[in-house]
Amino acid sequence: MKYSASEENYIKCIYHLQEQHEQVSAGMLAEAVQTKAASVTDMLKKLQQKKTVNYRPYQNFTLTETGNRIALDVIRKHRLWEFFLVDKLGFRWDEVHDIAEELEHISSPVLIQRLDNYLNNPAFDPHGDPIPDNRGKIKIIRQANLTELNLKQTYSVSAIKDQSSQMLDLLQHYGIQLGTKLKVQRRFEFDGSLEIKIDKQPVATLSEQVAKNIYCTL
Amino acid sequence: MKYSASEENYIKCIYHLQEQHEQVSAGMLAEAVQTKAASVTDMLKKLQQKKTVNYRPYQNFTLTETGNRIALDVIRKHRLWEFFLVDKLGFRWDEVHDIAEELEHISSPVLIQRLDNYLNNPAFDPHGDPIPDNRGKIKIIRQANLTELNLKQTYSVSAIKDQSSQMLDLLQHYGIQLGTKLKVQRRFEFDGSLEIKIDKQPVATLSEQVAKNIYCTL
DNA sequence: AATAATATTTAGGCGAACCTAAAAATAAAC
DNA sequence: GTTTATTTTTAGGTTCGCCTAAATATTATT
Repeated sequence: MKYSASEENYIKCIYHLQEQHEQVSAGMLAEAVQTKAASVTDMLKKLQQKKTVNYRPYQNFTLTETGNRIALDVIRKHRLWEFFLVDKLGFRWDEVHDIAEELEHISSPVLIQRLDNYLNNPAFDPHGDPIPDNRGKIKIIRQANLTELNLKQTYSVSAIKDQSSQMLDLLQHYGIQLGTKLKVQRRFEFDGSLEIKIDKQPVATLSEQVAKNIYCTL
Repeated sequence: MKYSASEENYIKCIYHLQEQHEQVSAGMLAEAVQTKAASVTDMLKKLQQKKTVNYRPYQNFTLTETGNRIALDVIRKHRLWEFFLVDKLGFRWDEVHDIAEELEHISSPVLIQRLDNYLNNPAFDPHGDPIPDNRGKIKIIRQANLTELNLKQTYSVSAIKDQSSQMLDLLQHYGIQLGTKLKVQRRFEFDGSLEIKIDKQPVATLSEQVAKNIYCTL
């Protein structure tokens, strides 16, 4: 079965919403795909006919197994292209999202397979998000938020949630990137800020707001 | 001004038709974009409003200066992606056209500029067609068809017109690719076939039909 | 449990890009 | 220079993805 770029987008967004919420509603999806609720209803009816979504009017909905597979395929393409853009073309991670958003809808399985090989089958994209393999399998790594780590133990940065240029800026200032080894020295109860030690660098303090966006492998 | 993928396609096709014919008609364009004449009329009116085409009802038409510029931009993207697919991902030239047809409509100037640099600013694509630079300038090489070359003089293959897999097959069999040095030993008047010598390989005979598709630098 | 607030769907419309069939203009043939 | 043949345009219709406004269902409040 063939899916338009627009359909793929809806499917991808439902997938991401399901990652974060128990229930997914039409309103949430409208917000996610930047459209109006009425348009979402139209699309849900279409996707239901294609059996990519389990949907009954006025109810919350879920992806079917095939819907899930399609979502993982789009996400795979998106993240492989992001990896390519950063690793081969030298983009910063905060520049690649919109371009990958277009590239992810190029419909050539053999292209993606070759791209994957060319990039040496990366398991994670430049933001630390896992790249599904060609069977839709995702490599899980146990990871925890900076705010939940044991004190005085060394961890490795594995993912960044906020991918804005402002965040990139801040991380660069502190010398933090994916793979950076760090240790939380102490946590201030007052504002939740953390004192961290990175490699041989001097001690730094991160606000809770920043810390909440950083994940480390366990 | 923004152009849809469909508009870009029409513009690109008009450009290519202008390369090969003095006059371009609606019927030719319909054939080229694989659509019906009525659709072409619709599009021509739209493109005229956008001032990318000089068009008067029932008359032949041409690209305006801006139309030309847009065509060169799309062609640049197409050929850079083809180069990428062959050079980096290892595709054969007869596999890349359809994929490049999709990739050429990705609308990020910075992406194309970086891709260009990554590929070392190639001046010709894998079929020997010139790649416009970011100002729309094309590197011209003087070239002639195999059937028109002086006898017993060595030339270098610079382009192949027919890009089918059958042609690729045949060329591979004869050991001919872009850059191959060859010499035409003699020409048979009867059927126009050519006896050619390639490097240290034994003499081969090419039909006129094949020879017509091979170009060499002068 | 009835009413008010919120979320979702229906109904009707719009623009893009295509289509077919009929009409009109141009080009060719006599 | 008519008439015929061909090409092109117009007219009207389709699908896709979106929209607004109105109707309806669900959920929350009292």
